[in-house]
Amino acid sequence: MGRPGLNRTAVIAAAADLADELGFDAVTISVLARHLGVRSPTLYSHISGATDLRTAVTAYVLDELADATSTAIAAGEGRDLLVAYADAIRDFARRSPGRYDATTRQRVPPASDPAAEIPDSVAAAITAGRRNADLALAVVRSYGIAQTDETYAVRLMSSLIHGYITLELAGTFAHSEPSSDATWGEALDDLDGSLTRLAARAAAANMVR
Amino acid sequence: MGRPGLNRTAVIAAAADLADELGFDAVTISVLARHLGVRSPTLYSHISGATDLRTAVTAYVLDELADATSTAIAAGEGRDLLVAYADAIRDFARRSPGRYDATTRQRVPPASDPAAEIPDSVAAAITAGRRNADLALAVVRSYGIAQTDETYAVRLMSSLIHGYITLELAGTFAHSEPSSDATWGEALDDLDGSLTRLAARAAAANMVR
DNA sequence: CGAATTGCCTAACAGTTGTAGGAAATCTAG
DNA sequence: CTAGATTTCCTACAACTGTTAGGCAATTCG
Repeated sequence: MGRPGLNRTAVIAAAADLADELGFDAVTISVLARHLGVRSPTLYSHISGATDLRTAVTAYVLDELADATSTAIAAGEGRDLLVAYADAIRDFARRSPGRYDATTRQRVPPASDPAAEIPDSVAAAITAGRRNADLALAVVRSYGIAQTDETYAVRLMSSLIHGYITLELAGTFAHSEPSSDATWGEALDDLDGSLTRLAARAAAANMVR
Repeated sequence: MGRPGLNRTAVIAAAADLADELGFDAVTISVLARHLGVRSPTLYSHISGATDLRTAVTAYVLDELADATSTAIAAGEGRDLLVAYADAIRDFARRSPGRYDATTRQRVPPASDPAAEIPDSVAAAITAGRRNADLALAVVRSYGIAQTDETYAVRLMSSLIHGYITLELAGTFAHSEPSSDATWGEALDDLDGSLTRLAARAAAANMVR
C-alpha cells in the first residue's frame, strides 16, 4: 500500500490546530508545510489546493463541533438542554477560536451549475453543516414548538448564540461591566423565555383544534 | 501643492467598493492597484501596507454604517426605533456584503504595550467602533432601561442583530421556509419584548424606591 | 520661469501558490 | 527474497503578491 507518512486527515487536523494557534487566515500551505516538517509541494498530494484545504478544515471542524454539542445535550430537555447546547458551542469557540472561525467563514456554494462537480470537501462541509442544523432542531423540538415555528425558533436561537459568541470572541464585551459570563446567562434566560412562549403558542393551538 | 491624483480616501473608498464586488478577502494591494489603473507600488504612497489598508477600510465602513443607522433612527423611540435601527444595519449588510464583512473582521488590539504606537487606521477604527456602540446604546436607552441593565441590553440586541445578519448573509436561511424577511420581523418582535420587559423591571424598581 | 512638492513609475527581492517530473521508501505478490 | 506497484516526498520552476528603493515627470506657487 505504498510508503506511510502523512495522510489527508492528518494534514487537515494539523491545519485546524494551526488555526487555533495563529488564526484561520494565517493557515497557508507553506506555513502548514513548515509546521509539518515537509516541503510545500508535498501537501498537494493530500489536498488539491488552498481553497480545498480551507473547506476541508471547515468540514472537519463542523464535525468536531457537532460531536461536542451532541455529547453535551445527550440528556435533558427544554431549558437544561438549551443551556447545555449553548454552553457547548461557547466552550468550543473559546477553547478553539481558530476552529470556530473556520465554521463561520463559509459561504454556501453559489447555486452552482447543475452539472458542476462538487468537490469532496464541499460535500463534506454541507453534510457536517446539516448535522449541526439537525442538532439545533432537536433542541428546539424538545420545547414542543409547533412545526410551523420550528424554523423560526432555530433561526432565533442560532442567531443569538452565534452572534453573542462572535462578538465576545472579537473582544467587544471585554471592556465593560458586567462580565460576559453574567450577560451570557441572562441572554440564555431570555432565549429560553422566547422558546417557551413559542411552545405555549403551540399548546394553545392544539387546544383549539 | 504638487500633482493631483489619488489620495488616501479615494484609495480606501475604492477598496470598499471592491470588497462588495469581490469579497473582503479578495481586496489585495495588487488587485486594488489594477482596479485603479495604477501600479501596485503606487499605493504605498497612500497606505502603509496591506494591514493598514484593511484596517482603514474597516474604519471607513464603520463610519458609513454609523451614518446609515443614525439617519434611520433620527426620529422615534422604543419599538419603532429598534426596527428602524435594525433594518438600517440589515439593509446595509445586504446592499454591501463586502463592507459588512469588513466590520466583523476586526480584532481588538491585543492589549498592546503602553508605549506601542497606535497607527492612525487603528485609532480611526476604534473611534468609529465607539460611534456605533453609542448608537446602539441610544436605542436601548429609548426603552427606558435601567443603567444597570444597559450593557446587557446592548449585548443582547447586538448579538441577535449581528448573528442573524451574518447567518442570513452566509446563505444559511436561503434553503428553508418561511422567508428570511418573515423570521427577521419575528425576531425583532421578540427582541422588542425582551427590551420592554427590561424596561418594566426598571420602572418597577423605581416604584419601590 | 524656477523650485518645491507630489504622484507615479521601473527595478528588484522575498514569500506564496501551484505544476511537472523524478527519486526513494514501503508494501504485496510470487 | 525479489520484483513490481504504490505512494510519499523532493527539487526545479513559473506566476503572482507584498514591499522597498530610487528616479522621472507633472503640477502648483512664488
